[in-house]
Amino acid sequence: MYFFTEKMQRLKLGFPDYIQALEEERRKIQVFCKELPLSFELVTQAIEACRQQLSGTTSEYNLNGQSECSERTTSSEGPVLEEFIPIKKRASSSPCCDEDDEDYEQHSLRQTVLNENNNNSDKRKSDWLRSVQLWNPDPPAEEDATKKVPGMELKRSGSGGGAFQPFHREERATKETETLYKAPSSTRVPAASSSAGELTPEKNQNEGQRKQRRCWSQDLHKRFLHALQQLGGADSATPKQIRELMNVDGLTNDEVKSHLQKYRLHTRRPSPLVHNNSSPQAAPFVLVGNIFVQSPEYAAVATSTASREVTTVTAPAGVYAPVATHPKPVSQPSADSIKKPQFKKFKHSEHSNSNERGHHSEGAVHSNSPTSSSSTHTSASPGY
DNA sequence: TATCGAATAT
DNA sequence: AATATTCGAT
Repeated sequence: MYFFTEKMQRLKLGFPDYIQALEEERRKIQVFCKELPLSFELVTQAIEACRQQLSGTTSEYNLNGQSECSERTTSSEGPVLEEFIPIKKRASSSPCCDEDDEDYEQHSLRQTVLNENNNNSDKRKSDWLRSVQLWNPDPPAEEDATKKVPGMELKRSGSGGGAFQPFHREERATKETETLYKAPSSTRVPAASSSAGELTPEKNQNEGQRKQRRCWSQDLHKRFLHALQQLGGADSATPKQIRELMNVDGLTNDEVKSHLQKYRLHTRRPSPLVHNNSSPQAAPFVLVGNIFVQSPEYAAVATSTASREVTTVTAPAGVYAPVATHPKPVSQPSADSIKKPQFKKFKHSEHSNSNERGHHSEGAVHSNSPTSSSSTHTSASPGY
């Protein structure tokens, strides 16, 4: 108490004024009652003490109003320190310091309701504090990340908050979760898309934001491979056809195209790593006389798991376990679906260029068993 | 115009 | 490394 008196004198304030000042102080820091519980408590105690000093009786500052945060100050002035410990506990239970950020929304609401007359400083607090990352808004369930809205590729432009999103972008890698990603054409929250996303006139303040990255889960990739197989291989298949066969809601041509491009790259060049001149065998085709033949190594790789005698473990290429390119589609999806027979593009390239893998079908090297190919695509796990 | 595939960009 | 976007060609 002495302490207070001294302060007062220094400030040239009377008890009433000092109390008032303290109360104001308290009001100010109330916003931080969560971060500075002790400070809050201290001021509270001070007020209490002063009041007692002033009136000689126990006062209830609580009556004044906003006291949400750790009210129980009622306990007279005992040794302040003793109070500290309990304070923390209390914090979580009091309305003001409701800890569990679990739900900012609800919290907000609650606040709104509770505050009505109070100055909504509390609300504001949560708002800006949030922006400062002291609290993180409940992270979205991982699954959410996985199954984004189908129709529209929602850009994560959203709001400023997005800036910190990276936190959530966790890697929920792997199978289990992945499974749900696939979209038997419906899994993808079609309803949501139709309602919320898509056409909504206003929304999209997307601006130049980039598309949300399409995550190629294993399932998705499986579908991709399957489609590829049906279309007779990566070379004959075109993005659009693939997309149609995959029948995945929300999947776009561009996405497939991109994936296809990557797939093709992986497929043909396992590891473009500095081929030391010692083993230039990386080339899929070798010039013999005036014709190109598939090089053994490449054949091995091409047929993926079927790496027979040629143990050229040429790579982590296995990653993309190329589906053995079938000369003919296993099953034509539907007449219209495939307008162009898988041989539409004959780049007429007998060139030095090493492309046209599609042709090696006739080659003896080609994986002879269709089963191998299918199994391949099943077992092969994309690097994801 | 719609697609494609390669080249870039992020 | 994995996707997205751009660009030129069909």
